[in-house]
Amino acid sequence: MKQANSHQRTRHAHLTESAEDYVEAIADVLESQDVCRVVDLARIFCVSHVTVNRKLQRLQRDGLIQTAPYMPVTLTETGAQLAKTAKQRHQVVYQFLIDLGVSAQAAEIDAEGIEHHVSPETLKLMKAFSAEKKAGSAE
Amino acid sequence: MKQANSHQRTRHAHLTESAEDYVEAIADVLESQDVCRVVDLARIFCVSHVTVNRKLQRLQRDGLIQTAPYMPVTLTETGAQLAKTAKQRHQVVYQFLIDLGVSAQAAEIDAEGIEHHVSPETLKLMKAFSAEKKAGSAE
DNA sequence: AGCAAAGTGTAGCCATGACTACATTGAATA
DNA sequence: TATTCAATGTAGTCATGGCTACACTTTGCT
Repeated sequence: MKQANSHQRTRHAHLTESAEDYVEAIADVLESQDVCRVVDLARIFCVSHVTVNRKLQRLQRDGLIQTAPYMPVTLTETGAQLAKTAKQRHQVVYQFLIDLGVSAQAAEIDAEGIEHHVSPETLKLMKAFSAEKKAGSAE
Repeated sequence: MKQANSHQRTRHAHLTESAEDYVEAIADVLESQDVCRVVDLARIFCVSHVTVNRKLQRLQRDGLIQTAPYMPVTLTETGAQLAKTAKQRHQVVYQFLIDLGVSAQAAEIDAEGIEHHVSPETLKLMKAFSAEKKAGSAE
């Protein structure tokens, strides 16, 4: 039977996942070009620049990014750290789905939704699964 | 690189998942007792009865449930159908996590968050994984 | 220099999800 | 029957995430 706790945790995951998605996207952009701008994020998330703008205000308020009017966006130490762990988690989930046999296209979409709901325990097992798969194919 | 599309789909999943969670919970309650009331749902989701109430109004508006002031909640045909598929999906994901080696406790929480983000393709592969596991253990 | 276009910012709107505080209904029991 | 208490409903507030419309900077180009 469903435990109350699971719903609370799922809700909490929803609160953090948006922030993770953003810092992850910002990190991505900063890897492929010198600066990250509002339009880049608006394009990535398929939302208006207004939505991005307001989200960035909250991220700055929460100490994850640094920006100023009409200036590019950069990650703070905290933000960069969060982006890093989020990205690693994303990569593990994605690779796991691939190793399970999921197509690259579906894996990308599913990983995006799933990554924020995976416990450390499950993540470890996903990693192990991929490692085993790799070892098996190398035989 | 992250595709715009994946974020859109994830957003869409968030819209539907809340409704699925509710009809699923209602179906659960109706299986264990004769009627489903607001307090039952409030307890399950760990939210105030007000939150439940407003959500139920929207579910009724969307044709998933049937209710009236001070009366219990029932599922419409559509709602019952949605609950059924959501529940099956939940079960598949949960069993898959168990077969992967995840503890029952973590599996319950993770399944709750993951189930709404699993594509039909991935779901099929999860089912296959569990089936294989079962066949293997029966040897 | 000056203008046009792209990028940002702000105002104000809507939906959802969550809450507290207060009002009302219904049912059980004294 | 009357009262009390649990269950519901309603009002009003806040945060988040979306949007359009409009204003203001930057920047590039003539």
